[in-house]
Amino acid sequence: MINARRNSEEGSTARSRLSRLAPLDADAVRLLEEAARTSYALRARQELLSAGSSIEAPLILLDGWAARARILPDGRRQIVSLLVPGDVTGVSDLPEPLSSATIVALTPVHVCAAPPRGASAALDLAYAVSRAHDEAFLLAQITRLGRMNAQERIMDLLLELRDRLDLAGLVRDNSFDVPLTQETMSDALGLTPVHVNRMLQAARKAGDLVWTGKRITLSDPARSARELGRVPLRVRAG
Amino acid sequence: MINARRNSEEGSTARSRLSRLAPLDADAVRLLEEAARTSYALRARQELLSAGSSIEAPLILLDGWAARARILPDGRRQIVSLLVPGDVTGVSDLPEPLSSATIVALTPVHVCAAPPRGASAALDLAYAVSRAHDEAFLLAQITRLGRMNAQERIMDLLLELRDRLDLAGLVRDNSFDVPLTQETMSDALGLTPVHVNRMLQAARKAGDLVWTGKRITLSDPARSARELGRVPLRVRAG
DNA sequence: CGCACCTTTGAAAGGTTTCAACTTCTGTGG
DNA sequence: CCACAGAAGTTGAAACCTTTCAAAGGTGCG
Repeated sequence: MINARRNSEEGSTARSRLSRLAPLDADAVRLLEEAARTSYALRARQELLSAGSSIEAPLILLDGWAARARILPDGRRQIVSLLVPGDVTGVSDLPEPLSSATIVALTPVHVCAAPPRGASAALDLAYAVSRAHDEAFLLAQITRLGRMNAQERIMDLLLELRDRLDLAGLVRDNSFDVPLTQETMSDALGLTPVHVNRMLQAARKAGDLVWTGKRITLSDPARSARELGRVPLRVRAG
Repeated sequence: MINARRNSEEGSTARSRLSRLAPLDADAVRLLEEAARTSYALRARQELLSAGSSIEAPLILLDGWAARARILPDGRRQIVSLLVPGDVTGVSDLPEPLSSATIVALTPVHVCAAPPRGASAALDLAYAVSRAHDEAFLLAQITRLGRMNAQERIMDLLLELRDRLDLAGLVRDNSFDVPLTQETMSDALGLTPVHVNRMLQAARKAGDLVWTGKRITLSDPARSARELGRVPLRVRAG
């Protein structure tokens, strides 16, 4: 289940994304490369971390997608946030923190333990920005679920993913890979898979997006963003 | 608008709550008392902090209720979280952090700047636990909005508030003050005020709760919690 | 080629919203 | 202490969005 890997390509997405959150010095890059050297692989549907279990160390998702989810006793599932390549999760100021949600791989993934805090000031700043982003994404998710209809939820989530993937350097010409099934999307959006399917068709017919295979192309993200009242994410002054 | 106050009673709720998150030593208590001495009052509907503005210092809500909210361009409002007496908000590891939501007083409130981090190890631990709680509440809010129906949302929120108020020593015999209008609840629950009203009546008829004036009494919180699959909040091991 | 998984479709039921009016509270001023 | 105004709570009927259930197409991979 845990396969140590030696692929130096692995960490590049994480480095790319983190360096856009805060400038990384040579020291930070070295720490990241070292961490990536002991990455391991998980298959889709495997759990990276289960709710209530203790968080040994922050994780970096080097490759692939994952989801933080909560399950209700009757089986209903809510994805509270999606993790895309380069994301860091599990950073806490608490000694012996416990996970408040289950993290499950949505695709085959490669993960590694993140360098601990305190080892690099540049990295610590990147972690702080990353955490602030994560909180902003949670607030955005709440607003989506509470006050948007199905069409708005879908487009708003895709725009968020676009922005996030852009930070990792994974967007080209408004198109990007989204390896989510409609069922997974429905768990993230608080909808049924059937309804996601119908609204996605409506969005395609309206010319808002093209979705072929795993790749999405947004026709006019700027316009869509304006219509939804999305504003650029800023978490610190200056 | 800002009235310095000299009421030594003020900080007691905050002390009480924080000390249940982590044991406070004499030093921490002194810092809290000092901070509470320069509290100020705001009327209901006034903003404590507006979205996008910079967070000068963490805030302690000494008294009264507030809400963190996001407003959509067409006026729809989503309350992302409620702040109850004793809550701390705005703790960040970021230099010059910006607020990602507007904080508005729901009742007349007294707030003060929290002692800065680094001044007391005990207090820092309390802040860390408080932050972990806040994150768990956001996840709970997401699950409520995404996967619960109106009745479940209402009861689940009330149970969460009960637990939180309990930490501040504000629950007696399963009853506690909830100074929320049905409209405010609807903004927190992603529903219309009309529907909140109807579902509240249903809950009363079903004997699940009594709500007179501003005071709520839950008939059988343990049973309700079980039915909703709520589990005790734990954010750290040991 | 066949099984598993994902997407698509239809029709009916259901939960929630909308709109508009009415009633009950609560606090303030006469 | 009562009258009044504004805020909050309540009610009804119809429209609307989303879900449910069930089944039929696609697609990819061993």
